[in-house]
Amino acid sequence: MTLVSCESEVEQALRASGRRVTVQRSKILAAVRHSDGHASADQIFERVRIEDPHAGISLSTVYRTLGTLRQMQLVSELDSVSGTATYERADSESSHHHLVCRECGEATEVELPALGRIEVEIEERTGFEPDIRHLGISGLCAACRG
Amino acid sequence: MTLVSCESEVEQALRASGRRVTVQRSKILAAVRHSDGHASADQIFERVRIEDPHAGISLSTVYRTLGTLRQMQLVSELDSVSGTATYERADSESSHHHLVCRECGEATEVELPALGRIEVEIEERTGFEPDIRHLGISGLCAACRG
DNA sequence: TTTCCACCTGCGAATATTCGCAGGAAGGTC
DNA sequence: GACCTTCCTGCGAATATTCGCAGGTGGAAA
Repeated sequence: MTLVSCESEVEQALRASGRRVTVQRSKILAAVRHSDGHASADQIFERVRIEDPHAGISLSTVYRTLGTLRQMQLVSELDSVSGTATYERADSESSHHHLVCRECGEATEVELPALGRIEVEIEERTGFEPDIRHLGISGLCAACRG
Repeated sequence: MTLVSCESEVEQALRASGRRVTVQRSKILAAVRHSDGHASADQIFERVRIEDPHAGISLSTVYRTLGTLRQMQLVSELDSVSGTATYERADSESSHHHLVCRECGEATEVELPALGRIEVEIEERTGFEPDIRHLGISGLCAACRG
């Protein structure tokens, strides 16, 4: 039995796409995995430093790694009204959508299975492969409509 | 006949929501109106300065005004991959959606009438009033899927 | 027209995020 | 294990965007 069998799915995905599995990426991934809900780049950065003060990871790398993971659809980014983006795991099982209020900035989650049909429609009409899972929709929440 | 009849819809909307019609807002509005397609905050700022070098408008005000207009749903913001947001007029007639490629950053427009039903569904289920028009959907464009 | 107050603006500073470059490390190959 | 190529990282600088505050101005009321 080799150590390879212990590799996480994410690490396999990294290798599969020709990218490298680095110490920094592993730590950042762990931090994202252990953050429940949405975390900002800075919060993820702090979490990494707390769990391993000697890690010596830079904020740039956090941003870059999150960008990479987003391209791979392993995390999704949510732009908040406050001017700070947040990130969360994007596992294929948990498909949900975000409703972001343009007034108060509150973000709630909903599942919209009907979007699946839209996904197919877009793909057939344009050849564009949309990432419908984890879509962010802005609008006005019930409280702010009052 | 009063000068009031010359007011644009946008100015009326500003007043209606208790906001003020200021010189700066008018000029920024004009710049957005005359920019065909997507323009960044900085481009809008430059356009204002070119049309009126003595305007003395600050970039902060451009950002703030765009934020206000976005809240009023008079302009929509599109986050590009390049790290610079762009803005466009959001008139109620032209409802279209953006497909933004996460690989090359290219943004194309499509009309997706089916999203109207989703809009209703969200509103009925959650009380959230989504701004489905001008929604941005990320994914992979036909060219980058190769 | 004058007054008055809340809203708006400009400015500079604070944040958030991206970029460029020189050095470091992953992982394939021998 | 040594080597080599390419990708990745850290750092500091450049950009993008937001904030706080003191002063300016729109527009309602007197």
